[in-house]
Amino acid sequence: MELKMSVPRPVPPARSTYRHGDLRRALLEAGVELARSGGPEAVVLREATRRAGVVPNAAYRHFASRQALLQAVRAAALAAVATAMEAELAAQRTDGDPAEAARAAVRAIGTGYLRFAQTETGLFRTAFGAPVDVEDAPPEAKSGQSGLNPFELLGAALDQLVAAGALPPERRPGAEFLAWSAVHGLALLIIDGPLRGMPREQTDALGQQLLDMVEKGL
Amino acid sequence: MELKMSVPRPVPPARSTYRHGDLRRALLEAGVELARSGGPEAVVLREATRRAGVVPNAAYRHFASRQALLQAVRAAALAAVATAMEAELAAQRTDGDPAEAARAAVRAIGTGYLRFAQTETGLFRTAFGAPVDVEDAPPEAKSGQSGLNPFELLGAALDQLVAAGALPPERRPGAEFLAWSAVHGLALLIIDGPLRGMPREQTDALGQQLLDMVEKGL
DNA sequence: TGTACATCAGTGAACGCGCGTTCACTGATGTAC
DNA sequence: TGTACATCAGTGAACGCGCGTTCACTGATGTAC
Repeated sequence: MELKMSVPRPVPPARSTYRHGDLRRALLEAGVELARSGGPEAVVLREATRRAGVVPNAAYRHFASRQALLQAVRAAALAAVATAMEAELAAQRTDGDPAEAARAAVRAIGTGYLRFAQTETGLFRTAFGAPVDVEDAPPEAKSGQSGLNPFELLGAALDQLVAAGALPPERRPGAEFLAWSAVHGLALLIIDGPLRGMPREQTDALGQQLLDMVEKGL
Repeated sequence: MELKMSVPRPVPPARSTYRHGDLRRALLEAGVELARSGGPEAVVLREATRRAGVVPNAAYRHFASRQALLQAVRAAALAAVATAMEAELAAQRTDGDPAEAARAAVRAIGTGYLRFAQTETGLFRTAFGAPVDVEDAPPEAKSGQSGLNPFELLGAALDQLVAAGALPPERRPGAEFLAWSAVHGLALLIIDGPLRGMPREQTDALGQQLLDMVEKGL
């Protein structure tokens, strides 16, 4: 009962040269596009080569295996999350009170994370989803313009909180795991879990409630 | 570079009768076993029939499709989570103070959830993992001896908290989503995420910290 | 500036894989008379 | 109590699928002399 939808495929670029020019990049971009619309399982090597207008095995000049391509896509997805967080952070107005500013920063981090999960679900699942293979290491992706990954961005915001005196230093260790847990969990309940399909305003409200809880609870 | 490990297969039961007797149950149990050791993707119809000592298409007498089998396995996994929570709940001593008892109940729920995630990772991922197909409905699984699913168990504990005066009633709505988010997120960071491989005492400590945060933050 | 040659990006053809699923069947069971 | 027959659980054989990956190749590039 599997519907076979014949999506109109992007016409392969009809290369005139024998060499592609920048195949590695093209494959990576195709991979990211696949991940964007279908999550990590959708990153299919053959499809990436099709989109790049190249024969399947050509990929092996640039990636050792499908896993290697997926790894690169994962890193890119992680960078995208970081960028989204930084954007949210930048949108924050830093008025006077440093404690207030620090709290706002933490909230921005969380909000950016949740927003990304909802608007770029495929990439989000690619960045943070279960590793397909047990033995694939997490991608070492410094990312975003700050060069920090999402986890480090959160850490920085929490440090800011401590510096502003809004979080007792003895509560700092491990705090990123607690905050991350809460936000990550909500993101998954929304995109994959029982909250799927809940209207955006409601999930946003829930997100704010959650951030309240974290703020108070830390 | 894929290792092909030849796991010693459980010898099929060598049926003497033509009829199997209880194939549906056998397939379900095989499916659960597969999920236990490999998560939802490991629930492979052909493998289940192999283990039941039956030809592949025999499965179709009892399940309309692989999806249907997986759905049944999911329901069983959900029931197992509920049972684990109830066990943790039962282990709690109910001394005098009802507020204290209610708090202990909530913690027990959370602890049971986290413990299950760590000891039965495959089943946990099957119960709560991303749906393979967009259109598969969540399994309607009343479960455990109480007949409540994990979500309902949490709800009941929170109600108890309100009844004991330990949680203002106006904070009650949506509280299960917040608490669940936190615990669910931590579970995933531990089993799939950056906390993978962290020693058990540390994850347990983190779990308790997290429950502190939830308790205070709600 | 011109030619020889090493380099290596992309081609063409083919594999084996295990999966879910369909078809037409056969054998055992239990029910109606 | 005995027989005919409908029911339906399990069999046997086969499909098409798209995937990742390997092999031996060919064509364009750029570098050394």
